[in-house]
Amino acid sequence: MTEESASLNFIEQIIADDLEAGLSKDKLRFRFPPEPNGYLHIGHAASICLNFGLGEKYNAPVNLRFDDTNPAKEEQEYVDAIKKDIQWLGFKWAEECYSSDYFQQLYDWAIQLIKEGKAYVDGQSADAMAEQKGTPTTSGVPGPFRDTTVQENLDLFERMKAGEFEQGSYVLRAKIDLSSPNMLMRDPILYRVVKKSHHRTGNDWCIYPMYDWTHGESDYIEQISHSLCTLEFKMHRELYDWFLDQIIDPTKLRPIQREFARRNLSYTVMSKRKLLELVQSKTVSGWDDPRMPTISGLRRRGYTPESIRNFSDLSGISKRDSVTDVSLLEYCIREDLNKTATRVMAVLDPVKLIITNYPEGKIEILSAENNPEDPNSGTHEVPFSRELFIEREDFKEEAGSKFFRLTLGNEVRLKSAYIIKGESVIKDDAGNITEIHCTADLDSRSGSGTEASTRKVKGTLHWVSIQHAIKAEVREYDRLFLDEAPDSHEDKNFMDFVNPDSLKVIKEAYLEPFLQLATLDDKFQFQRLGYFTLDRDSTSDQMVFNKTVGLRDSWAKQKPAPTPQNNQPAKQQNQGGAQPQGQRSAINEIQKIAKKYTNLSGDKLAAARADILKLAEDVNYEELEPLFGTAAKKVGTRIGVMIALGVLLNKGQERNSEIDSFIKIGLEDENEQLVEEAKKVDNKL
RNA sequence: UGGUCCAUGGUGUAACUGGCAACACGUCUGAUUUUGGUUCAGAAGAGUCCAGGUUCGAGCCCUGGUGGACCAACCA
Repeated sequence: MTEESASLNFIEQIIADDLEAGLSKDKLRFRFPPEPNGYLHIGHAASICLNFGLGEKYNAPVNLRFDDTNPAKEEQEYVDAIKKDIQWLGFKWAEECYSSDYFQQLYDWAIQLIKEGKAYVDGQSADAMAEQKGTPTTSGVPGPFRDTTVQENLDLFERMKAGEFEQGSYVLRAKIDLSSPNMLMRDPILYRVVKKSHHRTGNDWCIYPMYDWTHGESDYIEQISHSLCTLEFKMHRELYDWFLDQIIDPTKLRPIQREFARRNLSYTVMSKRKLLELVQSKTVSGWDDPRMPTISGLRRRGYTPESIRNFSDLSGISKRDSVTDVSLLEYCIREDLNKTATRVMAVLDPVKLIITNYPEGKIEILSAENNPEDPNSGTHEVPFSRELFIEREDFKEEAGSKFFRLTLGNEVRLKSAYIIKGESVIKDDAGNITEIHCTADLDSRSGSGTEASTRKVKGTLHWVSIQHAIKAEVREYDRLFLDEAPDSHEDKNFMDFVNPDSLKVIKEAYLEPFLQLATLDDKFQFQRLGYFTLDRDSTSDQMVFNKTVGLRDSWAKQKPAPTPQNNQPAKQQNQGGAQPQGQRSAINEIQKIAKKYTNLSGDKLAAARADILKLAEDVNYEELEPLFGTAAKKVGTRIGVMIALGVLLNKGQERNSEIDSFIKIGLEDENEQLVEEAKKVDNKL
């Protein structure tokens, strides 16, 4: 890893500034704080890589902290899975912490707040409290419990803790500001009653602290210098700071919270709730279904830790909502696997190929390169015989010159073996090809050193010897959703976009026998097909392979209608830019062209002018007039407007004083082009 | 409607205290190739949401718009 100091992301910039301002480098400390209520996904990977990456960069400790303050949702299973995923990604945490470790401290601080009159027990219903909180535009009103005495509050809180009250009956609230524009400051809840066993503290507690009360204080306890979280917590910062203010010892480090945008991936969903829904509805087989964007799903799919870390690096960190295209993720895994995956041959959709001039019963053991990218990777043996399987797609009786594969009368090479020529086919009654007969150039065996062995033929096919092949199941995956951003549609549920064909199971694929030795972590490239890995569903008599990702396929692009219609550009309306790209209005288009008008010359200039003339047909005066006021220095725009104005006048637009003065200013401008256009327009009348 | 944040090629990010917009993916050529993979060489594609302003000079600063995200859970 070459550490580039050239450009820092904004978080690194903040840290650099803090260091500059006097923060000692050995005070730096970070944390990754998941709630153990689900599995980690690729979005978390961004946060993990950010925090642990910072730790590596500054040689600072990074804690793993389970934010386990809600026993209703959290489970040990998730704790274990999260730890496994982080380790798998290759990161080591300094300390394994739990918010629940701080329950007593948090409780003591709460008592302190009550004593200082900054917190009170509220016995209103949730609805009543919401009501009383007001709305963003109207301020809240004090509830009946707000001015209870300290003594009474102490007593009530004690009884809450003792389990005297039912769930939902009483809460502890901070007394802050009921008219704050930030709703979170309108007396937020610190504690609620939850009568549920906690995965770590069991039944020790029946009151549990809320996120806001817990998070900042936990950061403080652990002396985290930079508490990084996603954008939706931005509003919480004010409260985070308020809580810290109440308990902080000024001689100790004060954590700061900073927010970055969460990472979204196209064609999938990323919230735990939605992933859970996919699992519970059995749309997928589980959290680690290879189609899931979870770390465990990606792992099972065949992704490597390196590829995911690299993906995080390439994606970057910023404060804007965005959707990263899956193609970047796919690039990352291909790049990694290309260098490391062992090359093998497998036929997924077999058709029988008989080499008629090859002796029956003869078997040759050929040698195949393990990885052409790695000269030290060696070779492995692959048996060859008279009867082979090749991919059905790799043969056509006749085809155009762009088809580099086997046809009748054409030669191709069988990878690592012989050059063959298609001779004839045998079909069944329905007309399906059942056998392809061919002849081999028996001098052309790969690596034999003969002249024929180095002959160039256009195509190379993968194959497998029928009598030696092992049968296996292969699972191919497509994107889980048909829409680029399935959860960005207000009117539709994300489940409506589930791709019904995201899983394709091939029950009988044929693999070269070398694959018998495959183990769970091995990565293979099935040559010409893609990268595959053994699935944990494999048994001793049935291997199961997952397709991680296909090879880049520039041939598929040439085919007429290769994929169904799932690559329709389903442009969504929410992201980024102001105007939807496809449907710029004519006037906007003109402005765009005109902007660089003065930089153009010759043909380009003429073309630009013609474009403007054409676009102007669709512009009405109301759209154009505001542009008369365009700044004098923006000559291009004014020229464009002038040209468009000419068109409008031609179409019968009445001249008025606005138009007159616009033309007059144009005539007097120092830019010749503008003067020219102004003259043309002026002379039209 | 109140508040906060954001806005740079198709996508994701850069551009240090203002100096004629860079990188990666994707796309398209061509070469090499016993994987239509890889590798190599090259190309197209934005004038930085809009409009004013400050400045010799603005993606960076100011003003006003527009668009989007987030906030009113006893979730985190």
